[in-house]
Amino acid sequence: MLVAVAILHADLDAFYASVEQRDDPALRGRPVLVGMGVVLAASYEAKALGVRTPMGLTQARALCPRAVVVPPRMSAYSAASKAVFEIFRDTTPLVEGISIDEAFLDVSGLLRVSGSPREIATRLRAEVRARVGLPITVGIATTKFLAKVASAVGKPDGLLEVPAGGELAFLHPLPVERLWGVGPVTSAKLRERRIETVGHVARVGEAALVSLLGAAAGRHLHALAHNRDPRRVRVGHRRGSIGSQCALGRRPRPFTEIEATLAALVDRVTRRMRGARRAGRTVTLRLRFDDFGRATRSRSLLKATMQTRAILATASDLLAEARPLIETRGLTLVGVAVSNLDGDGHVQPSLFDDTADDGLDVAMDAVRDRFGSSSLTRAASLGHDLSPSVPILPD
DNA sequence: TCTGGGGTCCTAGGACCC
DNA sequence: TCTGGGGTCCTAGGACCC
Repeated sequence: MLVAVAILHADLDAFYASVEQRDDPALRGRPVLVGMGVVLAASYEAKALGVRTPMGLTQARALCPRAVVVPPRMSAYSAASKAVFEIFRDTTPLVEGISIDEAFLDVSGLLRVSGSPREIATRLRAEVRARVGLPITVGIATTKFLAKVASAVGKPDGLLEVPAGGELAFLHPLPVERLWGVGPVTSAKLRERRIETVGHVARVGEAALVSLLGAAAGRHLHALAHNRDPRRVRVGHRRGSIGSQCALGRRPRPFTEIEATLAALVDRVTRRMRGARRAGRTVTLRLRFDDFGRATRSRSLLKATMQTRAILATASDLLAEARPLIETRGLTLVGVAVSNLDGDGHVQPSLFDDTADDGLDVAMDAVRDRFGSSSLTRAASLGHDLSPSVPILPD
């Protein structure tokens, strides 16, 4: 007999805000905003008043003046996430993490051992509530995409199962924005042509969608609208890039300060690479300007590396080449990412040569060499960070 | 709606190879 | 000297996701 596919999408509700409400009873039942500068998470009490992420805190406060604003506590969220993922993996070994607060679970074929998907999901939600103290919504369906839609519709603190056979009846009345891959641009293109629901997308021919949106996006949307999603739950998927960035604000910065910031970012990235034992070949410099325009500059090395020195040298070259651009357009964000990461995580010993003494010290030496010690304060302040770099995907 | 930090995937042109 | 078709890699940009 064929085993029916059953996929759960489990998604913690207003994750950061819920952790804050869990840890401080005074916040329960009140609008809570987590963030500094922009809203990273809003409790449902705040969402009810129209707060969205990422929204400026000033604007969010205007919407709900009674809101409590708390700075993010990444280590608390990371610990909560780990505890919840343990419960996921107690439920089934087939867990695919998507981000710090959501995952797919394949529970096909667990009927005799663990009960129906609905029974499994009910138990999972109760466990997360009891062991970690957080609300979580679970969607159940026969495909990943539909399970994700179900959890979104079922929020907050809900459980929604799309019955086998009832998929299209559930899907087709929903607005196009529910389709995974429809953001502001695609939404506008579709609505311009009066394509407003998933059902409408399903009725438009694939060829028309391809000519409107491009080959991949057109085919992708056409398939999803018919609930065709053959993607399996993938275990042990590893990330493809490791990066870090830093918003600079609108105040003009001397070029040396930008160079120092870049050095600190490279240090942060290469330390994470060494922690994950992953070497990479392609260095990408990411820039954002006063007008919110963006640019990237990248360069591939001959060999993968995780050495601060090598990556910093490349990143600094890219920055120097972009200097005219930066000085005419005004820089508001600088970031660096390393991709083309080596595949198996088994790094050749020769690539490790620098692990013993590398890291912040080397980066700081480089900053001192290049820019003088006055740059150190700002660069060092990036060292102990707020970085929400909580790897859910194994590095 | 005046925007944080972490990512993914796709497109497209050019260089280069057979 | 001109011409194919097929493939890979590199780089830059864009859209999207949480």
